[in-house]
Amino acid sequence: MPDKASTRLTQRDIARLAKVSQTTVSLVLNNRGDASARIPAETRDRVLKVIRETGYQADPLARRMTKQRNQILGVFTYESVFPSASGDFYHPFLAGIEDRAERLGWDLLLFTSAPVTEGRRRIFHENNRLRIADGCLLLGREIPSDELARLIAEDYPFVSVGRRDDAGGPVPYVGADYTAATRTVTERAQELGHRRIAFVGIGVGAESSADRLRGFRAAAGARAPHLPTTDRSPGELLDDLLERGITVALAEERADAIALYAVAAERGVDVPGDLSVVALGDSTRPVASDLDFSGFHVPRRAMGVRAVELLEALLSGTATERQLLLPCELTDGITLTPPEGA
Amino acid sequence: MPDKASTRLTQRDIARLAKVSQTTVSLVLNNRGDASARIPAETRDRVLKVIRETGYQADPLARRMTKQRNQILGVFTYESVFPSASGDFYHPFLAGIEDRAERLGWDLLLFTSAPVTEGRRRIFHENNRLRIADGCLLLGREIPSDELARLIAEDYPFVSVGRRDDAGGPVPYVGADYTAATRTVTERAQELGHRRIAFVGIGVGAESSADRLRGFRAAAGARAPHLPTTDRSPGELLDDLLERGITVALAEERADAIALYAVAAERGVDVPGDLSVVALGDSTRPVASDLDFSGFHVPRRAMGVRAVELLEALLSGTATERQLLLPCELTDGITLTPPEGA
DNA sequence: CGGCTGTGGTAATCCGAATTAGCAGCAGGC
DNA sequence: GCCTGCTGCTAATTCGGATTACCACAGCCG
Repeated sequence: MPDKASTRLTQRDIARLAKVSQTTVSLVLNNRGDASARIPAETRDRVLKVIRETGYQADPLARRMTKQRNQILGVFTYESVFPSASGDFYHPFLAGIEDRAERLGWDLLLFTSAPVTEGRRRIFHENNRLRIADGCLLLGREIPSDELARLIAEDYPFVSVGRRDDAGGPVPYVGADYTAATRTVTERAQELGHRRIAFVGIGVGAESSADRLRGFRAAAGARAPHLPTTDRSPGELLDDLLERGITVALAEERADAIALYAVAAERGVDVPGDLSVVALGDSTRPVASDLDFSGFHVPRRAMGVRAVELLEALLSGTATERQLLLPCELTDGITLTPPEGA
Repeated sequence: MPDKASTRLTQRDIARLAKVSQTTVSLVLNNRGDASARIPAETRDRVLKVIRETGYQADPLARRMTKQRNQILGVFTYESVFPSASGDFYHPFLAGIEDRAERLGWDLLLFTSAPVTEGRRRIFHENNRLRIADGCLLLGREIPSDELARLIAEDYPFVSVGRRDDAGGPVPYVGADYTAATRTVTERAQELGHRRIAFVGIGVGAESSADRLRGFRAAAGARAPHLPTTDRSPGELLDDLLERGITVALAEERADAIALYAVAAERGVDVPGDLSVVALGDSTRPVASDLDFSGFHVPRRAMGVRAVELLEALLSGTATERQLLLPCELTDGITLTPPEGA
């Protein structure tokens, strides 16, 4: 029968009702029958009976004051977690994170309170609440290195989802091996007989961009063409590609691959007949297309799962390797074929 | 310059460095320049300087021990928050919740740790952690009334997303007015000349099911046909409908409407020519269809937003009405037309 | 009977911050 | 010179539970 007391039940209340001390209640609850504290079955049962009757629940906050772990896994995203677009890039990561968190008995704390200043969210702001969580997972295309550096300097346990460059020290991460995947895809194009292959995308800034360009250059050479996408329409891009005699466009962004495909179809340019189009990963922008592009996918769900596991290892001190790259899933697809002349 | 101390900084550390007492640090941090505690600018600046230099952050949990609010909004779902299917029913709710939480400066705590016992998650389990949050939002098709009753009995601040029947007292909720929307849609069908209208779906159990059936009965009468969907294939359902001479099927589940439409097309039954099909809400199951069904949509995003607002009002004691029904968005669509004979 | 070892429990302290009560020191008034 | 009042700060206490140190008592031994 629940107490109708206005204030919540405490161990002190239980102690009074069971005619023991608060200490005893705590000992019973924590099953400490060892060494210094021995509770005979009779007393233990009496305490447990009162607990059952009152429906007492320990205050998790008070508990955390003395214990180390809080069983809360922080998740910091540099964009909204629940965007309106359903074809969400982050969704699979979070599904993996949730799955593993559930299995570990952790709750997920989404830091939605972080205010947006100067156009982006920042971890460290006036009233930073990182410490509520035992550790934190970081999601985002780009993460300012000063924030990473500070996390490292403060020795705060965190794992980045996605590879990050050193920031005043190595950053713990679980990333996708964009470099290897892009290199493999480029080599495959070469094996098919292609000689004019271009990288289409940003290629700088975020690690994920730079990694792909690096993989491309590793296979195609340092001077292989890189066509930036900024401020150019898919039409202009297509013109440029054809003018240069390119036969394979490696699109960093799946969305660009889709746009390129669409504008090509519009103009009667055959894909892959006249131009092969390869998607280097998954779309970070909401676009719908059920076209089976050649290229690769990012193991997003697995990355989420492994990131939680790595954080757990860091927290329990059992981590051996703090940086992990997962292979991307290569897809044959239908948009990469041998060049016309071959 | 961040301290490289192994343990986290506390107010005591700050106090020592600034050569004041822990009390003073707390007073400075809480801007208490009033009445009993006056801190001159000089001392205040000295303390603030140390805080800035060390990067001290107050432990939010310790704070919660003494303060009321923690700025954490709990979210309890009876299913996974991040399902693998992208066409997720809960997504819009959460988007609304996140949006409002962000604006209020709250963090979102997803109770993913709640273990699944006897096939479902339960709020109250061995190590219940509800109290980490200031209050909680509940999501799910069905919520056991004993859990609701206990929340009410314990006077824990919560809001259900979706209408709920009383459970030892009125349940605070922000729901969708399924009853009115279903009634309106049914009446619209009647105005078009339909006389044989059937309700297709569960119609019992969850409030959202019962509400729809009630709205249907209010317009179509107590004995209007109700065809359960459990253990029947869409084909069997269609046979039954046609056999009974039904001209409008009101599908509680959008997924059933889609399935019905598909099997009708397969068999050469014209929708809406031979049979009108109406969708009473949005799909709780992942199904893809861009068909513009007649019927209505659930204002999911708005419900999320309003639920956070209601919880805020409950917490600050400014709530006037604790139960709120939002109107559904009626859609004309193309699957409801006058019956053949009309 | 004094000393020793186990039992069975409790008082006291701590965690980190917030809050209350109150104390020194000094100025001004009479 | 004493009381009052203000300034500037701190000691002590609180929140709820975990932990440590220790105490009272019984039983047994020599």
